[in-house]
Amino acid sequence: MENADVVRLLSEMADVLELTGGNPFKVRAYRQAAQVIDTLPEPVSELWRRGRLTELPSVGAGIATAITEILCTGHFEKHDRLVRGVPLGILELLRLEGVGPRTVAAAWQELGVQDLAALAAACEDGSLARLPRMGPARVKAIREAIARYRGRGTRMPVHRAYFYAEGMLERLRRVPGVLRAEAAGSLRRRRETVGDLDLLVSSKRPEAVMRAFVQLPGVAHVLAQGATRSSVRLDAGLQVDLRVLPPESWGAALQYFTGSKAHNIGLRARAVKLGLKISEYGVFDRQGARLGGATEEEVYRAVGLAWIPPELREDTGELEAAEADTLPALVDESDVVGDLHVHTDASTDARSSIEEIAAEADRLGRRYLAVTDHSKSRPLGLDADGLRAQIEYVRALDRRLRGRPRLLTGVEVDILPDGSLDLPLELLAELDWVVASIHSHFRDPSGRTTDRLVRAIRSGVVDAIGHPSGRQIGKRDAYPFDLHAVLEAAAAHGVALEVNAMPDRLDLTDRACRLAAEAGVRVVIDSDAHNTSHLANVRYGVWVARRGWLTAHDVLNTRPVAHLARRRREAEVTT
DNA sequence: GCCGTTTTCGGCCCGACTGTTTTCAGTCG
Repeated sequence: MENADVVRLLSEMADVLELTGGNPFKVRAYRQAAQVIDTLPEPVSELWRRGRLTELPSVGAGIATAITEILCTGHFEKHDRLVRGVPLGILELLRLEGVGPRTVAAAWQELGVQDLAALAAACEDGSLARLPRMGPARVKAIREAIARYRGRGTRMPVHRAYFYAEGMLERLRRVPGVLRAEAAGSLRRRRETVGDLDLLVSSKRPEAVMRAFVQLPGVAHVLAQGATRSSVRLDAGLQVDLRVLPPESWGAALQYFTGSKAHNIGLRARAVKLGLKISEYGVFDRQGARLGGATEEEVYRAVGLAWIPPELREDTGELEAAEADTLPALVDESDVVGDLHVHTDASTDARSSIEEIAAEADRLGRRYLAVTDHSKSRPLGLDADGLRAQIEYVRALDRRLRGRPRLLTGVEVDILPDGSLDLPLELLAELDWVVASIHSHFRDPSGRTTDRLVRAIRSGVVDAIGHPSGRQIGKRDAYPFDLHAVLEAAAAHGVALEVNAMPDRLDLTDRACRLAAEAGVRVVIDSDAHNTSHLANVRYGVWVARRGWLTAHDVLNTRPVAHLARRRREAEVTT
């Protein structure tokens, strides 16, 4: 049983309870517990084994028992019993925009609607319109929600959402009367995918902002337009919500709309304990007197906390860390001074020459660069002779470049199915930097892939494991392997794990980063650039690392190049 | 179902917008 299975059963439990008129607080309890498990940086089975389940926030005796049952039997009897009483296709209706539990329950109980097709039919034949408080506008909205749901893609990758947001914000900042305009929500938290955009504008003239907003280029539909809040859907399918606030509420609103929901609930619970109320308009005492809210710092300070970086606001311990003043000093993009995984046109799938890559890296301020083309198992990858020739070439170019940037000889060597490496060990030992990666046999059983990675780590010639889980977002899941075993081996042998910053990889994940740091494993944030434009993607790797609580200390390529060489010599002495 | 400086009962974040009403229920974030 994976965490995702537990999450699914707990979430469905919440949905069914809600649909059948269960206690709304019980609904929320299941939902919160599901959220906690979903963002847990380790297998929930591990916590269960150690008897620590109830130490998780929102997990008490009841849900701990449920999780135990799920882990041991694969089922959750209470859930199964409830789900049996509900038509198979009905929970899906809750995913429809503008359709909640009350609407679904009414359509089901009054009209016998059991699935999406039946709801669509009820829109058409007029039966839905006979439900209480159901007029023509709502029927139309539901009909459109069904159409959108049927044609809906997945969440948008964060790098794409970032560019949509920046484009809109730039235009909104030019509207007369606008003081500030920023993105909040999951984009500001730098989640790897974004469901919708939350934009905030500080202005004393909201009408002008709203008029400009609904007319922005790319707006396909206006979903709602009010005095302080409007929603649109872009041609790209992305929903964008805009809130306009007076300057004195800016910090409170930014805090509120950045979320996450779980983080805000935790924060507000603290406020309630102190007799305070936090809303998007500010912090207020019992008498309703305003105590602050112009900045986020004021909001956190009001409940005795240090300001918390948005990337940490997932209610996974950041509130406690802020209280204890033990928040990590997160790694910043400017801390990263080298790139230790780039390809050149020596790899078949790369487009730029070593010279072009080096020039762009220099322009971006990178002080060193490891040239790591593919080894011979990849089509047109380097064999031993090809690599020897490239080593000479890179060394000669390095002398000419005089440190702008320093060039390191290297390779991205394939880890073969048996865990051996694709090039002779003595040749790999000559290189400045060796990335070892899996590019085949993704469907091997977990144990075999784990052994494969561990054997590569133990080879004595590998500096880093490239894109350790092999996932490609929206395309290919991670191959199954035991992350804990790999972390243990990496820590023991001083091998780094990569955060591959290609936007469709982001591998390690944020959670894995956090586990790596806890295991004492160093991380490298690499572009895996296949052309010059990819070099700047390091930014997205830094976002992941920040979400994984990493400091510059945890990230190897924040160090000067001399540190890497020294570290390698020390490793050679000890192995 | 969770939780506790209000601690084993009685609370549980809070406000905007829409569409439906003639004061508010439902949904959303």
